[in-house]
Amino acid sequence: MTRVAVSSDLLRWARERAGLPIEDLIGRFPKLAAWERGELSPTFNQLESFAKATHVPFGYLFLPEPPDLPMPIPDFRTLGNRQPGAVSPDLLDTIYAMQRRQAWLREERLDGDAEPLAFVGSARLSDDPGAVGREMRRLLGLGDGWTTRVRTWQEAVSALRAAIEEQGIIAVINGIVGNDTHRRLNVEEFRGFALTDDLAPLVFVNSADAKSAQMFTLAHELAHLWLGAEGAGLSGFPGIFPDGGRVETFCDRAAAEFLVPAAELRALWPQVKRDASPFESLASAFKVSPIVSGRRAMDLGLTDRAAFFDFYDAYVQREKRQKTQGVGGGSFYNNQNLRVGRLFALQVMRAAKEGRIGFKDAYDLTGLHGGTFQEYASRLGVDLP
DNA sequence: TGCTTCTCTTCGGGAAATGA
DNA sequence: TCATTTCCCGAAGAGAAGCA
Repeated sequence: MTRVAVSSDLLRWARERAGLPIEDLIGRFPKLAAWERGELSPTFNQLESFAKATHVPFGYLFLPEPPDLPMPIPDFRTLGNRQPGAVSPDLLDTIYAMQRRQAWLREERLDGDAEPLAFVGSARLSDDPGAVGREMRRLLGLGDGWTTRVRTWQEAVSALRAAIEEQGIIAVINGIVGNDTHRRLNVEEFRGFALTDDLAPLVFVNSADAKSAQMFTLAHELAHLWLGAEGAGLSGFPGIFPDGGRVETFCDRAAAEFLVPAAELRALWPQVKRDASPFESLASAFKVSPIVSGRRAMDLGLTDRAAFFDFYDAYVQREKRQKTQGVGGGSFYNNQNLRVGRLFALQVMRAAKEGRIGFKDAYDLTGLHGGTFQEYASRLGVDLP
């Protein structure tokens, strides 16, 4: 059998980049230690399997030395204002997949003589973020009190996502890489990102996060699209302790006004301020995290800092305790409306049906194959040949 | 002996339905 | 209203059989 001469440094780099200790791979690759010491070379098939296991493009393993992979986009929201260090393969693969979708949709819309979306890049950092938040709300057609008319956070996220798609924005909410349930996206690493483009803007939200937090991330990423190129270039920030730079602070403020308008909050405050947990009452009404509603109440001078930070500390501790509890179940095809994006999936399926795109490309863009792709198309009302 | 290929099983994601 | 269960898939892993 043919063995492949591969740099032991590259093998070690691939394994460490995937965050896998050698013990985790030794079962599948018993000679891995010898490969990394340069005492033995893997076969072609073994190297292919190794690339798959470490989520490294196969060709990278033939480079003379480990590549320096730059972050493909500058903005992404992280937890706790942490600056991103080494970027995980899961995040990188997610960004690359979203960039492929965006590039395809941009070409598709260019071919269809689509007009650029006027709201992309319509705001400036010198603008009032509150006014931008109100404009975002107006364009999406979300009237006063819309969140009180939906029952759950789940419905609120779905309604917001649908309103975003109506404006021609690809909105993807996913907690894993594609449909690979073995590759969960780490919310400690990022909460979401925006890919600005005036023909095919895209927002991505990490659904491993709490529903209430997803609402804020959606709104935050939306604000990035409003800033356009001016909003790119800085790292993400969760919005509680604002030192994440001008752009992040701007987007957080616009998102806060978008989700919790000052006028509505002031009107509601007298009714909830004597509740056992007023921030939770506000959160339930506006379908945002209690942290966001509490912070908003503090910024508007409705409550003092001590009350907010007491609540914040207790809430964070409670979230940590509850984090391990999860529920299973679900419907695969319903999930695709979030993972692929209903609007995007429909466009790809129509393009495949009309022969403007090959089925292989359609499979690649949606992450679905063969019968699964056909079944999802059928459920969306597209009859494929 | 070491490796490849194939088949079968297990895992785990989440919206919606159902039950308490 | 909240908790639990259902459904369906792709990916990964284990094991068996065969090959060099």
